[in-house]
Amino acid sequence: MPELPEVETVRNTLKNYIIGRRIDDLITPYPDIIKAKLSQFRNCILGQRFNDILRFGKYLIFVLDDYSLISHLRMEGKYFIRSSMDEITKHEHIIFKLDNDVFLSYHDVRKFGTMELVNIGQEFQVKSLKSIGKEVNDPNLDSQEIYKMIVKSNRAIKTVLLDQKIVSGLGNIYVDETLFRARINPEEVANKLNFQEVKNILKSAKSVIDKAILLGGTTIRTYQSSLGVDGRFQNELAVHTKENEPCLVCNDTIKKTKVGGRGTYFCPTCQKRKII
DNA sequence: ATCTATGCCTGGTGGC
DNA sequence: TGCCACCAGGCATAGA
Repeated sequence: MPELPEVETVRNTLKNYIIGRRIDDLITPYPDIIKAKLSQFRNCILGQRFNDILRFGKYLIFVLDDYSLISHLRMEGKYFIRSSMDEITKHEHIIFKLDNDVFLSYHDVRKFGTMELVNIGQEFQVKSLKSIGKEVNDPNLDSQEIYKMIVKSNRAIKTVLLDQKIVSGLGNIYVDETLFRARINPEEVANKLNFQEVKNILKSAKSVIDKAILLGGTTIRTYQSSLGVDGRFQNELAVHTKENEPCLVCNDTIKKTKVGGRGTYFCPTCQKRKII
């Protein structure tokens, strides 16, 4: 599941291939990815150039001449650069033909990903980005401000950290890793945390995310290394996917549970619940 | 206002 | 081997 570091890696990789290129054609084997009428989307996008790629949280923003294409990869979305489209494989849904006869192809096994076109400058008017929180690795993140939001909640801290309205960029993998490093139990009720603990969580989150970006993200479900998602952070994982393995810190056995419906890995010794 | 449940999807897995 | 129920999960939306 692409989280902030994976999306950042995709952004950096794609930049080398598509910046300055014009979209000459659009092939849409599965147009439902696009959150608008296909004919309108097509009319708008043909002839536009890719001028930049931005990212906010887990959202990719392709900056065109007159529009921004907002793309979310959700669970399994991937972009490939292809030199020919003689065969369109099963999970390729949206394909942009560029003016150098190269193709930018969006691939998504579960079809959860979305694409949305907005007028340039209107990116933060769309609902999903309108209410999104600051990025978790933003050096100017105000921990007081986040603390105020967190302690208003009765939800589990893990659930709160996955809520992109509080902070953006964390997904299931990096939340588990963050809470392990901060020594906080994922089921801890958010309003039981004190400021220092919240500060520690944010500090851990930033260091986890920064390191993951440096290593090109995490590759867990590998088919083959697809463009931009063959990271190396999986070697740094301390708890996520480590059920029944010894904790690197205390040697206790890593447990797997469910928190807010999500598979959750933690060390019962390092991440004890606070006494209520 | 907050929070929870459901739907969107397909491939992989485990039971029979 | 084949069939099938079930699970994984980010986010929008409906409902409590």
